[in-house]
Amino acid sequence: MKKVTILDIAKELNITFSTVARALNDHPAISAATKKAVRETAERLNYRQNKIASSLRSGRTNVIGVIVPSIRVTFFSSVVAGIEQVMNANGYNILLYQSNETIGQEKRGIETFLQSRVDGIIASISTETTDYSSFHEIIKRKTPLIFFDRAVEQLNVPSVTIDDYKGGFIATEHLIRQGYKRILHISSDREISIFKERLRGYIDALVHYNIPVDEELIIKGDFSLEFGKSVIREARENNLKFDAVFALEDFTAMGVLQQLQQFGIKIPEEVAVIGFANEAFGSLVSPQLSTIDQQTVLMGKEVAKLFLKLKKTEKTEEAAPEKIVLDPLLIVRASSDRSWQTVSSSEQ
Amino acid sequence: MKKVTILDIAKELNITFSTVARALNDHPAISAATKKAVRETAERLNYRQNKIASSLRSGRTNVIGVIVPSIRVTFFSSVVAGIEQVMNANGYNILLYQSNETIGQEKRGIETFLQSRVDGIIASISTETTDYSSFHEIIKRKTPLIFFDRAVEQLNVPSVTIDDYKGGFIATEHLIRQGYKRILHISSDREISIFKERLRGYIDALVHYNIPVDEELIIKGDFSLEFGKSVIREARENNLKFDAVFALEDFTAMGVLQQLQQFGIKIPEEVAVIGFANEAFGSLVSPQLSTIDQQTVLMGKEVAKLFLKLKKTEKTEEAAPEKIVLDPLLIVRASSDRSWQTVSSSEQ
DNA sequence: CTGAAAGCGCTAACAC
DNA sequence: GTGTTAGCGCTTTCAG
Repeated sequence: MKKVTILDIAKELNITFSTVARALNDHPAISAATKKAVRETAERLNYRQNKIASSLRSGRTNVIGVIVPSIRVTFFSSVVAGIEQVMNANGYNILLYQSNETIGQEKRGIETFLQSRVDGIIASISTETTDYSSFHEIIKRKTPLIFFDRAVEQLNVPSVTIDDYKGGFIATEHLIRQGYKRILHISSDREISIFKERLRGYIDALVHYNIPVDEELIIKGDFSLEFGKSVIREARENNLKFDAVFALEDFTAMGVLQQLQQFGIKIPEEVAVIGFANEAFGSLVSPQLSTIDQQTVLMGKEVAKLFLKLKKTEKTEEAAPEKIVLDPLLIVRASSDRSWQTVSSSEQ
Repeated sequence: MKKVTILDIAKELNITFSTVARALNDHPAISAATKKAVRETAERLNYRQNKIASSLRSGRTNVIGVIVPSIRVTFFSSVVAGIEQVMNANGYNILLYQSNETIGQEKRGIETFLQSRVDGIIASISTETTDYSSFHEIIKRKTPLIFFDRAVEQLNVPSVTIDDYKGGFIATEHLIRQGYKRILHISSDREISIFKERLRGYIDALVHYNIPVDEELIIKGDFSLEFGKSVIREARENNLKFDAVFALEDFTAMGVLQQLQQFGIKIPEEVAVIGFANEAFGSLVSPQLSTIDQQTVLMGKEVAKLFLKLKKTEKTEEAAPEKIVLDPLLIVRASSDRSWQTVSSSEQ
């Protein structure tokens, strides 16, 4: 079985291969009869277009590179799922790369994308990245670039993010409205803007509701389930008083939950807990964990749509890059809702 | 900034472009001096190889297509992560496609892969697939194909799977050794071999330990958290007696757990529960859920390694296809371990 | 060690 | 409506 090309089809029908090419691409200037004949013999010979050749000639690959820290993280796999779905429905394919949060792999990934002449790059940068040279390179080569979630402000690139400030605000506001007043916030000591934004939202919500901001109640560290636990242990040792905890992400919140339970503290009667990210386990633990949903799949779809939109208006470029900011969603569950037990046990 | 090719480098150095190509590819018959000069000007001109052109000429793309039902499912994203990691370290890139469990998208994905002239395809087939024509097409075109997890026996293709029979066996055996005798098994009514294998393991374990197999204790349905709950409700209505539950996967097991707790049944004192898949939530719920780990990332890495191995021995093909079967791991947690409370609260 | 030359399979501008 | 022609940028014989 040798490879069959448009030339083989042409010979078979005694027409030129360019007519075949046009017929296959549904060119308007080809008669219906020829198109039919071409399609039939293509089918019969089991012809399959060679996208490589087509790409080389046309300069378009219909492939877009997606680089994320790790596809194992629920957040990223969801977004990638959304991107893939929409891009795919529009004739694009996804070249996937994981940076594993290292700048080295990130650079290598971008390098490969560039060499593969992808029609665009969608990225969420690694936490390690402070040198943006490879991103500058992308821009210089006029390859469309879009960031999601972890965007780089100074690069002036279109992006889709979620409003972390608002997320921090509504999480805190919810706790306040439930009557909690001494709200502990667990944040990160790393220079990551999304966490700083959540913290800012927390503070502003307190200010807005005339609740004093107590520096003692803001604890920073490396987020993890373990860290969540240790925060509660130390708070108890230091006799720190609080009636609610807003953790920067769900695993940390989970640690808080577990440690509080271990101490026999009632949730949410004595202390309320809310996390961030809407991890799958939140609705399965007991009490169910309140959280902030980041609309991951929607984010992926929005990224893809933004890309397609930019493609269309490529000519009129150089306007200010579009930055889409999605609304975070408050998910109230038992861990922060005093009325939960009596009201509902179903969910979304 | 126009695109720079090897011709530009050649002109710059007054040599032919074929010498440049060889230098760039580290051809042995090129002097160190020329290589150095070429590399320097390549760098200076900001040259970047065009993989498309290279692929067209050489017939190799260094891209492999990976098709999975959905990247949102932890199992698949983990395996893909493993595949990507190893393939990447070996100079391959991953073209990703989701079938969404439909045969239509699966076919379209494979079609695209073939058109893109991928160097190989790694697949886990959709549950809907009963017509294997597109897979036959892959084989006919001599594109290397490897299955993982959901393999198709009759296709006689290399694969990496996990020993589901053994998984079912050790899960059941564990319960038996803990002293449970009336073990309910929740299985699927779909024709999916992995679930049938788990069931077979369950039965054989009972037989092996001289425990009667009671058909009443084998319940089939569409797996989900809800289904797990309903099984327990119906069992109670029918006054079915059992002291342990082995569910075909973790979400169903979780439903079982929740419903048992709602009925005030003590776990694991009165009824033990074990699931399958080692979903992330298992160690976070209370009581923690015992389960069977499927070594997902390892599976991905093994798939990639198998692919690389097949590439190397391509000449000596046509032997029986290699089928790697990974061992499932028993993860004992509180939901099935009567000694748990006193022994440990840490995990893996 | 380097050059010359052919072509991978297709697209697209230009003819007629 | 269809044919002619010229490449896209590279790899890879075959020479020398």
